Amino acid sequence: MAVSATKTQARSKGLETARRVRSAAVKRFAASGYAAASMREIANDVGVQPGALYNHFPTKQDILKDLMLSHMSDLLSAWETSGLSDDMDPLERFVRFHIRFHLQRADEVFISYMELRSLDAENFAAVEQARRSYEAILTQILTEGTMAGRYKVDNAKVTTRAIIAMLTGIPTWYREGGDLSESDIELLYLDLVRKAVAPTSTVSPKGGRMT
Amino acid sequence: MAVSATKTQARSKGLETARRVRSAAVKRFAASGYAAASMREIANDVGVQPGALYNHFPTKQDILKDLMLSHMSDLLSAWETSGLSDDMDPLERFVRFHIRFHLQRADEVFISYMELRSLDAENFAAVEQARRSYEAILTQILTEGTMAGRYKVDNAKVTTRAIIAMLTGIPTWYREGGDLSESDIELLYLDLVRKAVAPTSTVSPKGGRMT
DNA sequence: CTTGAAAATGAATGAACGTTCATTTATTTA
DNA sequence: TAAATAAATGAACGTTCATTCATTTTCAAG
Repeated sequence: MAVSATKTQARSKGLETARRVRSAAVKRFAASGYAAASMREIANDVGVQPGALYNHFPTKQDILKDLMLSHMSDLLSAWETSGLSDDMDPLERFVRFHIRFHLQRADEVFISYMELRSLDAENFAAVEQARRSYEAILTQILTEGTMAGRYKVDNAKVTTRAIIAMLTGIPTWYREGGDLSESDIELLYLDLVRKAVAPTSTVSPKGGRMT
Repeated sequence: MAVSATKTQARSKGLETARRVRSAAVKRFAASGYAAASMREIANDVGVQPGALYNHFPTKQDILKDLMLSHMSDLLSAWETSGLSDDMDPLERFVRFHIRFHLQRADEVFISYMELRSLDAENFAAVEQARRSYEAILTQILTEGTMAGRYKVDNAKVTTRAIIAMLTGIPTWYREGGDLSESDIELLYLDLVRKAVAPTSTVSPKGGRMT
């Protein structure tokens, strides 16, 4: 508010260091966990003394809060501006978007799932709210699609969690350069999700073989 | 081997304490994470001085190793002796078993997924091997079922991970006493999984709306 | 060129950590 | 009952932790 444009612009060196602190913290938190990663390690990665970190973040907890809140906010705004074509089936659009975003930011995703318990009550609530907003997107897609007869889901909220858990598990095992490309993954999971919520009756005859 | 029956039986007090150490550690590790949980907290929960813990476990790491390895071993042997009827569809049997086991032992499951990175390289390898054994069960079910025409999966290994990730996510949000019973959950997820791997063609018309 | 704030230093603080240990208490074996 | 062993105590160990702070360096603005 009171900060002039010239002043904000002038502090370029400090902003650059803050950026590197965030980047080092992401790597350390993802690799060792918030509690096991030390400010000394982060400072060392940045190439600075431990005390210098406190010119950019008031506490270690604030670094975590910054990482997680901006990750969730990035996720939500990335969905808004997702480049995936508008006439694509909404479910396909969501699945492809989710997989791409989560494979691109594996470390941040990992932290956001593992370090919820390391957050202050207040910061936790903020992250949880963002997460609910994201889930609501898929829930709405499923609900509207079911009413339109394109899908059939018994419980849209549970199905949302099931699908998101399934998709979010990918970065835990997927590695670039394996036998599956990112595009292969998208197709495989898209097929699973599409079938899981398909309206076609696939009820198995109780106890019998389905030949 | 060389330990006589009377001797093993006689050390009842110490074994009981070790049991309570494990139980306290499970709760603390699940609630705060391995790194953030202290030996002093665990000792306090047990009602003993910190040093006494070292009569039962050589190090903190050994407690984690004990918890995770015995959890994986419990999981595998529980599957072997699962009480679910033999003529049930194998996939249904697996899904029901997995949900029941993981809801019963939410804390241990949580630790086994979150604290892999806190394990020594050696202990990590042992847990990973057990996990692969468990995944192999579902992969075989999917592969055999596909050959028999009961299911249709493109990639049994990826589908295995997708299904297990989906199911293992349940304990993160499911709470007893909510509007859904454990049995409701089983049915909902069973339906999703069955449809996802169903042989019936559910291919969506490319690019068009499905009204 | 001077000034002043931002940024980094280097050393220090007190608290908490996992673990050790000499000793005491409790329990089992002989 | 005496000897032996297990279990627990209570205090201490050295180390590491997040954080603070007086001081120095850096560098754009006037």
